[in-house]
Amino acid sequence: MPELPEVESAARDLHAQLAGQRLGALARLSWPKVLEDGEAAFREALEGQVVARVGRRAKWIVAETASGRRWGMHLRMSGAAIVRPAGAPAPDAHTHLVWPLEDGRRLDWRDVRKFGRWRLLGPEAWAALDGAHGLEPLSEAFTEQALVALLGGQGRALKPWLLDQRHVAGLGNIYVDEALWFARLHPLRSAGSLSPEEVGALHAAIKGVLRRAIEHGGSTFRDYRNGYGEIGGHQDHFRAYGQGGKPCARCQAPIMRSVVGQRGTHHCPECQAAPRLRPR
DNA sequence: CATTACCTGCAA
DNA sequence: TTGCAGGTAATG
Repeated sequence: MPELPEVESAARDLHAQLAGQRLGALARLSWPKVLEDGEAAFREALEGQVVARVGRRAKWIVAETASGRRWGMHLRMSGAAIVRPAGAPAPDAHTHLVWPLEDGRRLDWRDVRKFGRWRLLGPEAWAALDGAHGLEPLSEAFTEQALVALLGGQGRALKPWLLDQRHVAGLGNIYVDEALWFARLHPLRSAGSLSPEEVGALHAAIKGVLRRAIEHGGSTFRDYRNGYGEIGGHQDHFRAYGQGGKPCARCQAPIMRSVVGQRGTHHCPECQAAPRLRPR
């Protein structure tokens, strides 16, 4: 799943379903690499503990027990954390973790591609994770001025700059393409070359597209599921991502697909003017 | 900055 | 059979 709106949706769903619930004994671990700190450490930290809250930092779901233990879950490309009701069908072959809950439900961790990870977050690990990520784009701290300051002097192309989690946390391939489309900025523009007006447009585009995507429960084009196992709805609102060859919603010119920084990239060649210098 | 690795499934 | 997919870390 992937990006901020999907992780935020999943975290909210997990909080609603898990807060106040006691975790039972880990009942299945079919891909041990999921647990970065090892099975024993996770059993010691979580078994028998009551979940106090579930939130998000960047693309990490961060949960905490009433006893003060914290852990993070990263879904990478295809992970999903889903609370199943009592009597739900048995977990399938892609479900690598099963935590029973005291009330008969269970928390499943499903991950087809097996890139997702769980990490215990003691004070040190939490500080490292937090420090490795930049501003939360939906926080008060992410102001237009903050974005101006971050972009200043940056020579990288806009798209790879925005994908770098140390600058702005939580954007990924979908929402960078979407935000650049709304801001009418070409993905290859130099990050430090934006006018104040363009930074303002980018700032508004990032906040706007993330907020709308969360309202729609995130995007699903393949694997993403929220905390109830349901798909998102924002994929029906894409303007650029995955729209190659289709008419631009603003000017009808065909959306162009290219590769920028090894990532499939989508933009409108009419609305999002190419940079003057150093194209391509 | 580019390439490779980590994994599996699916469409071309 | 090949290439590509929402992410990120590790290497040239």
